[in-house]
Amino acid sequence: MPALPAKLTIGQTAARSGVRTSALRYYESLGLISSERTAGDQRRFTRETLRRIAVIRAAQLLGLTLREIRIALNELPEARTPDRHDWQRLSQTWRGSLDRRIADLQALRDRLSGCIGCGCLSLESCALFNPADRAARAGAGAQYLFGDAPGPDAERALPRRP
Amino acid sequence: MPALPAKLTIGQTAARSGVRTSALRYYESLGLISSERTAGDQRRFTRETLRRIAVIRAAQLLGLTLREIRIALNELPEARTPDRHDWQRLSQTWRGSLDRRIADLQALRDRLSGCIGCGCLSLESCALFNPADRAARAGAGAQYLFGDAPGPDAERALPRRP
DNA sequence: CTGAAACTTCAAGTACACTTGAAGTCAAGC
DNA sequence: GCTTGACTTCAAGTGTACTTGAAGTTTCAG
Repeated sequence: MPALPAKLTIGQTAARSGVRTSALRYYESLGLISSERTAGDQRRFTRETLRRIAVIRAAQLLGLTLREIRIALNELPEARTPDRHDWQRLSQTWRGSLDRRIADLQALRDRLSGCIGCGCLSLESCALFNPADRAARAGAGAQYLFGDAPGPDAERALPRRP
Repeated sequence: MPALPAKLTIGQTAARSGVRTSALRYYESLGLISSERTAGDQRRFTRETLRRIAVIRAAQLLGLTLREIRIALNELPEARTPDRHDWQRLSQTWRGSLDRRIADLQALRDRLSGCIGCGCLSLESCALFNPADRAARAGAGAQYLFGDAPGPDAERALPRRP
């Protein structure tokens, strides 16, 4: 197995990132990654792209859409691959939403634990269904576990999962 | 505001659950909820359905697809609305995946924290990109943060997010 | 130089979770 | 009894994130 060349074909990039070539082309079409082209118009990615892809996958895991990720990456000066400083800022931001997401899931777990005890036979007495808990938010995805009750018989849009 | 009637129209159910009527019809078409019909063929939901809907939303929050949720609910004897015992089993199962999901996110957060210190300039030295961490799974969604490196230049399917 | 594997584009397809719209029917208050 | 808002079905549309397939081109090991 030879050392990694400076420029990677899309297939090599796919193999090393665990992301399919079709997904890489899709990411490029969305402006999440970029490539140089050979004389024969084939893509060549730099190793930096591997980091960028890993950042993208990590961000997806946090519940961000590709659009949101692109915006986050493009907010970096000159839309470059994050350097040490940028990456620190990015990881701190994402750590924040990660913390929030974890806290929300823990809250849900705790409510669920209460329900394991109570059996949840009563819609009114169970914490999981208690209106006081209805606005329990779910981190980056910005989901409501249970919507607020709006005016009678009115429909309300729920934020969608990405 | 009068007391809740025994049978709820789809609009009342939507208002009280925070789920749109179109979503409720969709859920019913998937067999997640059921209803009686009036002489004029309009749906009437029981209050139990409100609990069932809340269970569905909670399960979605855990990352389950509607298909998976339907299967979980249908595994209950006679596909009935969960009673105390069923609900305890269900919430314990889901608590398990919730625990796993939280643990995975915490692991990701810890790796991210390490990277905040290191600046992640080196793809090789950073824990986030270290092959040893590549199989870090992500709970119910069964996602890989970074895929294993397969044979050279081979493509590999990644599990998709729902 | 050649042949196979890897690459190219582009359009269309897939899966999920809904929403929207058209065209028509039902329920309830006045 | 009539009007109005809520309901009905069904087909088609939306948004996200890709994947697949066709038809053709490039790269590179031998």
